[in-house]
Amino acid sequence: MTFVTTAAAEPSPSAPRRARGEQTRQLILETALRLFRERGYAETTMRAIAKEAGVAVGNAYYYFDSKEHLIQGFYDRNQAAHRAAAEPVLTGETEFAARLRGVLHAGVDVNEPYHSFAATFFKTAAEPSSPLSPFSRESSPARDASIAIFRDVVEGSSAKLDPELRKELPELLWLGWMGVTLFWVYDNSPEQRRTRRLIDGAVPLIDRLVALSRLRVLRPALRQILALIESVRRDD
Amino acid sequence: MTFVTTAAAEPSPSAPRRARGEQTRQLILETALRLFRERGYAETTMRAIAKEAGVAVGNAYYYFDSKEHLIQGFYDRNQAAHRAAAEPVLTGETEFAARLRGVLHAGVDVNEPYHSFAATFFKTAAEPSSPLSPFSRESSPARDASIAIFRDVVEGSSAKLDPELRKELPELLWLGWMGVTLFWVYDNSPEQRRTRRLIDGAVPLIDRLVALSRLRVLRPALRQILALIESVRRDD
DNA sequence: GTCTATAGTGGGATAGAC
DNA sequence: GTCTATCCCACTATAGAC
Repeated sequence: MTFVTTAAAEPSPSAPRRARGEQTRQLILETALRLFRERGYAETTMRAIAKEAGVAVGNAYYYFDSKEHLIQGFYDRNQAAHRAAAEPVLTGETEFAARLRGVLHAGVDVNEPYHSFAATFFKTAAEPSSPLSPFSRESSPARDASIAIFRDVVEGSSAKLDPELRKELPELLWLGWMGVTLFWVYDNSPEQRRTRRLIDGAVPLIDRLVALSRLRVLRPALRQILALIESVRRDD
Repeated sequence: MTFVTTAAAEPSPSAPRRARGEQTRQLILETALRLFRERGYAETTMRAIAKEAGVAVGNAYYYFDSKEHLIQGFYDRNQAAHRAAAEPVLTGETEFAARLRGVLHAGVDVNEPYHSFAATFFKTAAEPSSPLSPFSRESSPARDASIAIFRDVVEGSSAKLDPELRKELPELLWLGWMGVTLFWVYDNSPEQRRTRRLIDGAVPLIDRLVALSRLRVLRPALRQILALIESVRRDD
């Protein structure tokens, strides 16, 4: 048994706290992602990453619990890049369909250079118990940030829609985006054109559906769908 | 360079051809699946499988290219079990919704005992390049057999629907079934009740949508959806 | 707290003898 | 078809330097 102090608030204002460690961490991550792109995920060994970064293998494991954990860094970075790429359309467009379409294409744009890489490591993200799963607790910051983009799509748009649907829509659109991403991972057409066509074809349909949600005759159907979502969400 | 003869048609009628090899193969597969269930996929080593089956590791690799290839046997078996479990509803029911609902629940019933096992090996099936991917060439026999079940759902039903939709529907329903399976893998509610609720909630919606497909006013929308499917299918 | 070096474990996969 | 021996790699352990 050892005596453990809770970390006292570090008052020293001038010292660059943890600058060194953060730098090493970054170096390892950058090196890993570069090698993943150049050689693929499976073909890149931890030895190679450490050697290329000029650190010891143990040091890489000091910062990243496992090879898979290096991918979390990739997520975070891509998430930020998606937000940035979506910014122009989110500030410039007001129509719902145009906003959604722009955001989805921006997402694909950002992912594009990593397509072959993504396909090889996708398997690790797919495992339900993996911290890399988009539904995992560990991924929730990135997930929330991603859902926020779609909330922005809805709230900044001129579309008038059913208030309850409006509440659910961001998460539904994010789920759709996950579906598009899944499709994209499996899409081996040149430049993933099929994914682009999927987006261009699906957005008008969604737009039409969302617009129809306000019709009184369709209210029962909409209620039925929302009830389904609600019942499926319940965790028992 | 070695001289290779194409396998001549073995005329010997009485000899039990390949009986020995087939037996060993079966032994290894059964042992592997048993251990997977008992200990989980990742925790079961090839060494352990070989030892338990009483063969050398190299011998296991003689019959199965990799550990993942052992799972293909699991698929084939489950596929057959799904067909069998669906049989009663396919012969007894004539309403579309009831047939679809019955087939989906039968599928979940069949998978149920393997839920935790499925979650652990799901990752390997998720990789697009994996032969275990439901979209891979190697899986096409099992996939075709599965689609055939849904073709049966449609063709044996009393539902009247748009002829073009009728042609596409089996594959769409199979895709939906893949979605349900995906949901099921991630579903950790007790006894996977959320998946059951998803089925019970989604089937009436699909039924309603399919019925609506015959309305003349909705023809343009239906055409739009079918065109989207067509354009997404195109491989360029 | 950050980092190195080294030696090891264990598991997927393979080579080549028989 | 079957085996034994071996390779490679993710990952761990450890002991210690700064």
